[in-house]
Amino acid sequence: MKNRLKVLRAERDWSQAELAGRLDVSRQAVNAIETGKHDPSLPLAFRIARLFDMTIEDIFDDGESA
Amino acid sequence: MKNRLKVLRAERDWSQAELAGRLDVSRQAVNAIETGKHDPSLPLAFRIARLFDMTIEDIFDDGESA
DNA sequence: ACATAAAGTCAGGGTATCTTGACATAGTCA
DNA sequence: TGACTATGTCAAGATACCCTGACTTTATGT
Repeated sequence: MKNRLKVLRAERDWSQAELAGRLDVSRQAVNAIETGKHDPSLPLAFRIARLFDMTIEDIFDDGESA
Repeated sequence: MKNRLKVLRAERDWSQAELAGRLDVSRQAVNAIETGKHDPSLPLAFRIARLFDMTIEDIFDDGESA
């Protein structure tokens, strides 16, 4: 699952640690999501979307070709 | 995390087993999500949303009061 | 009563998503 | 050089998500 986390974070000039703090998860969890090591849980995806005031679909891409 | 899966399924007159087949998961997984035992993974949430032609936010409710 | 379908639940097991703590690398700056 | 920040990574462990298989309960219909 691809995502735009790194770009959204860069736009706000936040470190991974700062984003992690705002999401109430560990810095490693943010890093793992950004580097594609795993997908966030659905509750975490909701927190991410709300933090950036976007929909989950705006931020995450499950390969919605068709 | 609350969800409208049971209602959406009822509107289409699908059994849990039939919905599970369409989502390519086990019947127990569908039952567990409907009965609130656990949330779907993000990839499964995307499959659910696409199946019903809705957004994840339309189907799942993370307590978005404010 | 009997058969069938649907829904709910449990056990046991596998993999994914998180945690804390530690360490390496690269970049910036006094 | 030395201190600091940011990022990436690893290990070990807790818990969540999903699996198969089995079983019970409830409802429907013959």
